[in-house]
Amino acid sequence: MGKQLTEMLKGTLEGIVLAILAGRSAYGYEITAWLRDQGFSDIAEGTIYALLVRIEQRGFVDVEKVPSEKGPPRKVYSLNAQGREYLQEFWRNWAFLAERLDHLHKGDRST
Amino acid sequence: MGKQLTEMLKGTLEGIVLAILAGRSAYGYEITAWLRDQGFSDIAEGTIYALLVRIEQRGFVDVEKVPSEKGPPRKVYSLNAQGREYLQEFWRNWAFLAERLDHLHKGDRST
DNA sequence: GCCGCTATTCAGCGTTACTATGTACCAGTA
DNA sequence: TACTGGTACATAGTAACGCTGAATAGCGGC
Repeated sequence: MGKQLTEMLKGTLEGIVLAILAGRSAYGYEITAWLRDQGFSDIAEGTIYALLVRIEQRGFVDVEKVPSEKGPPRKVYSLNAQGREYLQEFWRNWAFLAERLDHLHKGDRST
Repeated sequence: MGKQLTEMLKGTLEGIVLAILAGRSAYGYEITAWLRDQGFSDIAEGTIYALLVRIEQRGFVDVEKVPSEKGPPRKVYSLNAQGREYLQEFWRNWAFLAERLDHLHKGDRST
């Protein structure tokens, strides 16, 4: 559902995940569950795992394998210094975009 | 510049253009210039034209060819009823996303 | 043994924005 | 006439991202 939202998520989903990891370390399955909880009901699991691989390869996160009592070992991700820097850039871009959109929305008589 | 912002624009740029057209009719060249004015300094012209073709094919806009005194004829786009509906859906999705991001940003100690 | 939950991975696809280039119309000027 | 520059639109090829769908694997309980 929501092809519009899917397209909007491009670029921002990465920021969302980094923001989550800025608060605390987490692993893929956990992040997916949390997102669903927050209303992102149809974010595919595969999407999150692919995203995590990406940010790991770019060096934004540190990874630790932790055994789980209920299944295969978890890959726990935590944001490092480089990731924090990148996240701040994300917030700057987001603020810029949100401000423009806000102006446009206010000036839109059709609402 | 700004690969991050480029990715973020996916999905939102369409909404931005529709929002502009909700205020008044406009043509491609004009929209591009306006966006550059608003700080979207590196949005390519080709991007806007491709986007306009897309929303025309989806039936969100009506098109009128208007002769120009300074060059080839302009294609003036105006938002129709279907486009207005789609724009409202866009605003709903945007509001949802913006609210989640806002929460995340506030809870982010690294800022 | 089999089902269900936890947990990760991957190939293939569609959509979007960018790059780069080309076309065309007109005015001014040398 | 030829050239330049601003206006205006179009398009082929590329990269990035999220989704679909399926596979793999560990563990507990019926």
